[in-house]
Amino acid sequence: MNALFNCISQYHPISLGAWETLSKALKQVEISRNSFLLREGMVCNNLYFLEKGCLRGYYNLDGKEVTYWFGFENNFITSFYSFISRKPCVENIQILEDSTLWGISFEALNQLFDIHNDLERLVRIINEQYYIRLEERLMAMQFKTARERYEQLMETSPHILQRISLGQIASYLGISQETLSRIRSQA
Amino acid sequence: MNALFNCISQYHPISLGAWETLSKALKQVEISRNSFLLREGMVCNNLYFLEKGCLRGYYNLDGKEVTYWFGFENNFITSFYSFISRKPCVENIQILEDSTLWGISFEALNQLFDIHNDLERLVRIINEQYYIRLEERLMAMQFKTARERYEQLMETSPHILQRISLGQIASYLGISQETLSRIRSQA
DNA sequence: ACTTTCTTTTGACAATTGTCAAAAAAGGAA
DNA sequence: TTCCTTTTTTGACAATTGTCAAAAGAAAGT
Repeated sequence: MNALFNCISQYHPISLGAWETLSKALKQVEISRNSFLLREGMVCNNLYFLEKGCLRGYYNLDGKEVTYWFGFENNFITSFYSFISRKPCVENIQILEDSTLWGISFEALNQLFDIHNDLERLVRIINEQYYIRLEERLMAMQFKTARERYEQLMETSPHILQRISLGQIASYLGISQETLSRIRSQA
Repeated sequence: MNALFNCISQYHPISLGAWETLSKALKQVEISRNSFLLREGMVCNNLYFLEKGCLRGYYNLDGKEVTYWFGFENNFITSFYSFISRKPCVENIQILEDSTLWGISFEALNQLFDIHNDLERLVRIINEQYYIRLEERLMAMQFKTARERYEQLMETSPHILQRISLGQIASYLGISQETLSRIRSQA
């Protein structure tokens, strides 16, 4: 739970009282490789913090799995659309390495917002930072070539290459596995 | 200012006191076609609500203008990255039709958050909804063909076609103007 | 109406990327 | 190790999309 405390402190320091209340509301989840944190069609009731491990979110599109994000240590994990809208999600969250997460339910989180303004501010700020990251990814998809996106990923997140299979990375970059393989061989 | 009140009420109703405080902090901006709300290199100090008109955000990339969003009536407008991070923006916001906006500065907005928890919640909720929209756009860029993205745009936002030039729409979709023209002729 | 300017379309060709199939390489399990 | 499974690479070809240049069309100003 220390990792979470350190992580949120980087976004917005909260009062000790707020942290105590929050930590009581958190539930630890240990989950092993290849199992699922969330399946298509479920409503995502929890927001998670990933303390250890890694996982991915993907869609089924015409029989193919399309990975559209990865989660690593110190990332917040949820099916954002489903968690916010309270509607069934269209994605799957699969565990890629045995993982430890801390989860809080939608209801519990919203109750905390009413008690500790601090926490609502924290979540607002984290949301904003995640929005900026998403914008960067969209921009890369919109105006960069496959090779440029791959090179950018190598620079910003070289650890991904060590932990994720090529096919999943290709899918994340919006290109076929064969194309990514060729890009790498011509580096 | 009624439009703004109605708009935010759809996201999260706020108290009358909060609305009064907010409306006092807003400044009206009238700005005419082809001028700029924001230029590359400036720090974006304001969050705007677009009451009337339309505009676009674009980047200069290798001498080309790459449009990456449009704003229409009832949209919130800012250079999100710059507004949040307080760093110079890399984009331009250009007015496409004579427009009326209501603006609030970063400082004023953050002061309001301390006074009215209501407003911070409102902004959190609006951010979340904008995040979901951005996710949808990213997904479209990641796994849809140019034709599919165009058809999706026609379904969800047919008004764009009436008000925005083809070249700018193409750029928004991440394709060349010629390709979009051909897609249309083969519809 | 008549320029002038900007936007859209069309053609020809090149570059990028995708698809399918098979081979090679790597990783796990017994 | 050996076998089995999964992942990655390679080849051949097709489809998509981009680029450049020119023509056609639409909009704006005089």
